[in-house]
Amino acid sequence: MTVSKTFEKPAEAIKVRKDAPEGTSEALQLGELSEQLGYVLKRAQLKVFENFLRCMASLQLTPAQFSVLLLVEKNPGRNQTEIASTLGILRPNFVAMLDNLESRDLCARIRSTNDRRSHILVLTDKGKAVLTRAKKLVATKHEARLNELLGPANRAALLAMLSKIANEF
Amino acid sequence: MTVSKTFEKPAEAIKVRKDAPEGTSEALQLGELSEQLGYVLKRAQLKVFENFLRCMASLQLTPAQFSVLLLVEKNPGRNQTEIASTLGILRPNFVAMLDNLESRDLCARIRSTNDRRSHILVLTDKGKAVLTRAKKLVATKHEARLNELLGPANRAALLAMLSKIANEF
DNA sequence: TGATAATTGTTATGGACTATATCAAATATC
DNA sequence: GATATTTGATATAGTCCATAACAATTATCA
Repeated sequence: MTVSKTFEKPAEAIKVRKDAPEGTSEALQLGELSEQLGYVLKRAQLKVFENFLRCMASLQLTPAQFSVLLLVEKNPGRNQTEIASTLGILRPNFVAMLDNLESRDLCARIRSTNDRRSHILVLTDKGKAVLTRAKKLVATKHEARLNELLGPANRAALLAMLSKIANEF
Repeated sequence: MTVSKTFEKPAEAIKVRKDAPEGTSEALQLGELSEQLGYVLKRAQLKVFENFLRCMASLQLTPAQFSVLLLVEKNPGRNQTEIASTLGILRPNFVAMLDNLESRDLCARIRSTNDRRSHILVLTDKGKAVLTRAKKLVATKHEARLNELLGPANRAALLAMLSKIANEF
């Protein structure tokens, strides 16, 4: 992927390109693929998550973990089922995720006094501090880059359309 | 999620809602989550893929399989490495995928005469016919619904922005 | 009240997708 | 012609996602 690859062999740079018999070569045509919204949507999502992970490398937070911390902060006192379901996470899969966050002292499970089956979720002090730093990283590194690429108006329009798809499709 | 839930017990409809001690209840606040582009992007992508699968249920084609057929049709005579890499699929993972498509007689591997290591990929007659039907289903059911939801102009703008993210982010 | 049903967190488990190392056959390089 | 590279393939491990089942607790209601 390095650009320097091009300059490694300047002497033979003009040769006929490998030994292609008669065919075309090199770049493939995407064709209708580049018009398929699902395809482009998936590629864009992977790129955004990839960048998110890079921006959050110092805090070791995945997009899913960040969303849990955000939701628990906004809705303190809710139980696992409520937090998990609004994030689209199945309860069984949420257990290991919370084990991770709890082992890092970012959030805590508290037995509810009203319903002793359920665990109330809250952020620890460290969790609040980490989330604050995470928000700053996301704003200054991640979302800022998107704003730079699209412009604020386009970014808002993109978010609105994606929300519409996510909620009404 | 049914609205009828509200009407199941009209007699006690005014009770204090369960036995909540003093807390708020019911709907959780998404808060900043709904402003996170990555979060909304992921939710939208899941919805679009879900709808795609429903539209393609009669042909039993996943988004990934559809993209392979589209790319092979547009670029006949390419080998596995070329097709896989332009789709972002790792070669080892592409093997089972091709095994599936080949077992269904949708595409075929042909030993290249130029380079006997590589397998040239082509669509079978059945593969071409299935792809034609798949394109119609996608156009009339899937993309049509998106056009209906967003409008053609917005859909085009959305595609353009997602492409920009996918390519330049 | 007491029997039954439902809910909560949890474990176990399987499937789908992704990522890396490795291999034999074939080809490229020098 | 010796060495390195490429291609398709296998094995394997990790991460998500989904379902069934269970104990503890609570809700329902006859």
